[in-house]
Amino acid sequence: MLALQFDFASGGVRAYFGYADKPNFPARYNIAPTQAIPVVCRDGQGTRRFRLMRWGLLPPFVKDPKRFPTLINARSEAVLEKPSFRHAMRRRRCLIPADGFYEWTGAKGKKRPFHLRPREPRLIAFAGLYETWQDPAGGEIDTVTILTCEANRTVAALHDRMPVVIEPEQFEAWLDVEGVSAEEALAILGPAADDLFEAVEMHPKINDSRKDEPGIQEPLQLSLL
DNA sequence: CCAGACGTTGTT
DNA sequence: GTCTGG
DNA sequence: CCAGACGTTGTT
DNA sequence: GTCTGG
Repeated sequence: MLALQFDFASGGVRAYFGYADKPNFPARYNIAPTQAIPVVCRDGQGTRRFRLMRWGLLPPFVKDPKRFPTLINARSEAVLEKPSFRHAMRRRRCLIPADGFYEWTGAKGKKRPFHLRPREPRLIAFAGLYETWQDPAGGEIDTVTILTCEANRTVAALHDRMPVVIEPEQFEAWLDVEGVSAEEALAILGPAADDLFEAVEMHPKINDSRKDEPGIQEPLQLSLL
């Protein structure tokens, strides 16, 4: 799940990611896999663009998406070998704007959600791969997945994996599939600094993806008052 | 050769 | 246990 | 990712 | 489309 409360048309966000568009994407508090998420990628001219893509990559060779898993994550260590990701790693790298991510502990039915958010408020960019999938009728769907890596110290308390964060100095190298090989791009990927994120336990109401409204993203402590 | 897979996370 | 919907 | 369903026949 | 297993 993701929460995104940015104004993607505002100058600050556009300047950080370097896209020319002024998109109108509403504040979201609980984005689930298979839903549309904002993505920053390069177009044919090399210009950075804001795009909405289905979260859950479909490789071009898939015939029936119903009989294919929802690929919301890709292990960065393995992307060069996996048929589902290899082409995208060479030709379709992208950034996913975020303000953090969720991890869970606990058993099914009583999951305790934690929001991992920047210790100091700032924008985050996750490393992503995308593919354009063609349905049998000829329609095109842009689909995207988020790369993961070994957890850093902070995240390891909850899980052994975390999304790959790309810092602005590496945006161009990550996005430049013409000038930077997949092997070189792979070398950029790794766990974020241990002090980038802090874990804040959330109210379990965030677990219900049918709810997407202000207040759903509420720290557990506040809700007990 | 053809048929079938092609993936991750978390949990045990 | 496994699949689907969000 | 988590939560919730997991089914058919026949009738409206 | 490409790779793996049989």
